[in-house]
Amino acid sequence: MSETRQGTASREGMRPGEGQEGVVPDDPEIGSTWAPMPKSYDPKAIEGPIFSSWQEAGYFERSMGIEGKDPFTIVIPPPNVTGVLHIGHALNGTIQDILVRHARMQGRPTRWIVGTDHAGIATQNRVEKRLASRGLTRFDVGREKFVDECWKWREEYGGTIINQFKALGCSCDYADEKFTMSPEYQRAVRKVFVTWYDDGLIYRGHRIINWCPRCGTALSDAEVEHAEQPEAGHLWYLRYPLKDPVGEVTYVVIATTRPETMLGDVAVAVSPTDERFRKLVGATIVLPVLGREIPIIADGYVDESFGTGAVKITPAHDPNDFEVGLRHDLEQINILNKDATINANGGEFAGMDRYAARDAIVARFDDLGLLDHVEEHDHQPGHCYRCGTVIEPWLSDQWFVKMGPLAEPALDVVRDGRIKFYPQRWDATYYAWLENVRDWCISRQLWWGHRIPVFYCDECGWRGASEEDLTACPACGGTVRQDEDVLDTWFSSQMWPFATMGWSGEGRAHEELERYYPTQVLSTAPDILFLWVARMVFSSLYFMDGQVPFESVIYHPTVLDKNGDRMSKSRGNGIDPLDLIERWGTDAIRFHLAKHVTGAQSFRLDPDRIVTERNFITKIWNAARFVQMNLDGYVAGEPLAVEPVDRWILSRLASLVAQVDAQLEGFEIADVTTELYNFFWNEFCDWYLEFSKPRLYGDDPRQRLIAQRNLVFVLDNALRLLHPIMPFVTEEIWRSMPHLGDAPSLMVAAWPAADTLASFADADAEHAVDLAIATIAAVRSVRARYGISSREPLAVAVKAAVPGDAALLLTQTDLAAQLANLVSLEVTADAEKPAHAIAQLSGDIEVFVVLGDLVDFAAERGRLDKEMGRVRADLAKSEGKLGNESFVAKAAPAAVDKERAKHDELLGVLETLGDQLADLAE
RNA sequence: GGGCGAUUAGCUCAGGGGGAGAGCGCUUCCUUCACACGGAAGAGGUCACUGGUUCGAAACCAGUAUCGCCCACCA
Repeated sequence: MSETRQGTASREGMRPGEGQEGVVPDDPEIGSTWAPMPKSYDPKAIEGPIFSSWQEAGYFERSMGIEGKDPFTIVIPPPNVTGVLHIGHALNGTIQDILVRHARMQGRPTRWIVGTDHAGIATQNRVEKRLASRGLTRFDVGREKFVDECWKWREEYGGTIINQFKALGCSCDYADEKFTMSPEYQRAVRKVFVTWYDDGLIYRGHRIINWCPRCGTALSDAEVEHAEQPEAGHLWYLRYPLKDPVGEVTYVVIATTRPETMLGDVAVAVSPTDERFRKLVGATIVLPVLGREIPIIADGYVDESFGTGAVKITPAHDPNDFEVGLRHDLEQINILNKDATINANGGEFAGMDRYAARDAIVARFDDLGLLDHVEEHDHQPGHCYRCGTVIEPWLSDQWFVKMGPLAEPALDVVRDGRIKFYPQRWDATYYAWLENVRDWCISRQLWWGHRIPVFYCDECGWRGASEEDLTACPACGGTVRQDEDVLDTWFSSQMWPFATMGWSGEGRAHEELERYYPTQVLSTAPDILFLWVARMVFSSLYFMDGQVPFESVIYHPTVLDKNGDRMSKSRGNGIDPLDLIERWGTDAIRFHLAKHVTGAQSFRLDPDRIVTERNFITKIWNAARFVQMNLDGYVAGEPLAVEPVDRWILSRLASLVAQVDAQLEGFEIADVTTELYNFFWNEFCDWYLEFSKPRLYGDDPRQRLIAQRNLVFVLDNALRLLHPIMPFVTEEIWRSMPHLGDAPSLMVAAWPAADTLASFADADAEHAVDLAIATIAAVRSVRARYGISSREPLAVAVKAAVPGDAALLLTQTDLAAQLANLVSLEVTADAEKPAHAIAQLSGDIEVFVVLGDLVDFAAERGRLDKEMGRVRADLAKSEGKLGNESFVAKAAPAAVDKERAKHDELLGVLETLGDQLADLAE
């Protein structure tokens, strides 16, 4: 299967000089004659069939690659089964696919593991909503049937997002799709849980957690979001009367943002160093409304300068108060039900919603004359990251993971570079979080998820975690029951990199893991750095024999709308990647997105601007069409580095490949796009194609073949380089064109080899062509200035004074003359300006264009004056520098030399311009 | 309250201790047989502000301003 296929691709030769001279590739699949290409590229007609052909050929499945090459493995951040593709997925999918396709073409054993996350809360919410439409709640159908409903939901909708990744062209291993609730995955989750439980890292705790009243579950700290903007709220100042006056004092004023929690108050705390309250410590307060007697205590937690300096203490509903309560051995009075209505402890307020109770209690204080005053106060309460409901700090029994022992090693591997973050600045964020992280609350009061594998014996009180379901108590044989809660979805996500590779609980002892673990790269949005990335790191270190889960992490930018606003459902400003694909084609979107992978925090996406990439694709398409239209008489074979122009483009190609390799190595994806764009458009199309025309249309068969060979070769290589970013159009063109090697598809063709191409490096040829280009540009400039049609032939002389330049340029005169439409082109080191000519400086050469009586002396003088002004300014700056003793003494010698050279050059330019001006004087 | 990022051409953004870049837009010319989704020639910028380091700063450092992201138990 894929071994043969990949092996084939790997043996394919790209090396100059060892090809198949004189043989036309004959592939029955694509035909030995090249069907004419239509005039423009139609993504809609082409993407589907190409994708299917890749899939049928099995290219997406894990590839064995070439013996001795390092494997390349990526795990996709598993999208929620409930998800639909959003622009962030599209960006991340593009990044990963670029890296995977690149590695595959390099012949590395490659695999991109794909799958979905069961997404506990998100999925449960969807299914509950569906039940609600039938007038049912999950409690009506019961746990077992509800979970069935979730599976059914997954059957129906779980494939949606995966298919959308296919539309993006992502080359994942779809044949081996993973799911975080599959049986194997469930075993892995239980293994992890039981191990940590037995190792004392998982414990049951009675403490304040974040409670979402709408979802009815606890959340971890990382799942609580704070609003972008502080929300307008109030600070209520309430009077708490003393049981017995202390001196003149009859009450204490406390400030609170949540008056309803007074129902759970068990003390008032003041700072031990606060003189104002010194005499009150130990006194008793009669809690209004309820009449409960509570003490005034002193605790260092209180900040004298905030509010009134006195704080109500509600241990069951505030994490700080909880701590204070422990220190002072205070009662914990829970006043809320699971749905955030007031419970029986709230007396007459019982049954009211928390906010209704808030209003009612404030009103009651007002009636009693105990509402001191109210202030406006902005605050940022936590919100559920799934449904947006305001979180309630709530005292309950939950399962926790002890973070201390896990955090340390996870910090080390980033500190010592075993994992590298791109951009590196994310290190600091990662450190800050892990250094201060609190224990991880992992139990969720949901039904859809991994049920916590802890069993309780009600008869003897035994409790334990078990990988297998227990039917009888191991201690007394009595009946056991399993914990009702499920695990945090992120608890199962943390083992994604190894649980998807057949992990059995025995570290790396598994064929696949030994070969492919750790993965090479993880690409993700920075917003799940804590929720996911950090947790994968510590769990991998723990369970995979101290191995990191990945070597590099790419944190990609956030995609904003064209106005710079975050996309969100509520704003309605989301950009649907499928709409973009429909409008512009997949390749254009991918190239556009890739162009913005810069390491920046975010970028703005304006769909209209994708026109740039669409145009680029058209350019590529038509360049290929041009090559194809000129293949008459083509004989396949290696490139022919014969003329300077050939040596030039091959030399440019060699340096391009080296550059792109280096940039991909550092995940500088935006730079890759720029590099490829510039090469293809500004070098290959603008110049090499134009240089080729006279040779293709001329009557020298040798020249024609040379041009054909090199056009085919450079195009072939350019398509290979572009393929990871724009897989569809490159594949389509590649299949319609001759190319070296016998790979059946560009997707599995060999990546251009920088080391072998390096033999094409040719500084002389590059310089010779630069001179030709300078000549042509000068003539065009003169033509434009004088409105002379390019059809009108001109006579030109060039003075190439730099030693060697004249000889180099002389090798190029035919081409230059043809491209600039010249009747004559004379090149010497000391040419004199012919009569009735315009002198045009272009780089190091002076180009004399004979214009006859067209010459506009006044205009030329004006132009030269302006030009000389610019040069004089530069010269003055340069002279200033060189006249500065410190510069000459302290600057790097190379910088001084360079400045001197520049100075001399400017002087020369000024002199030349002066001569030109003098010549125009009459 | 703390941390991080951004501020460069009209717009969107690269770049980065020693002669300011791209795309789009704009001006002029060209429908020449790859491409008008194109070609050619041009115009356009005190690189946010203030200090500092340096022979030299748009780049490095500090501060300021504006915008943005993240973290945080000030009731």
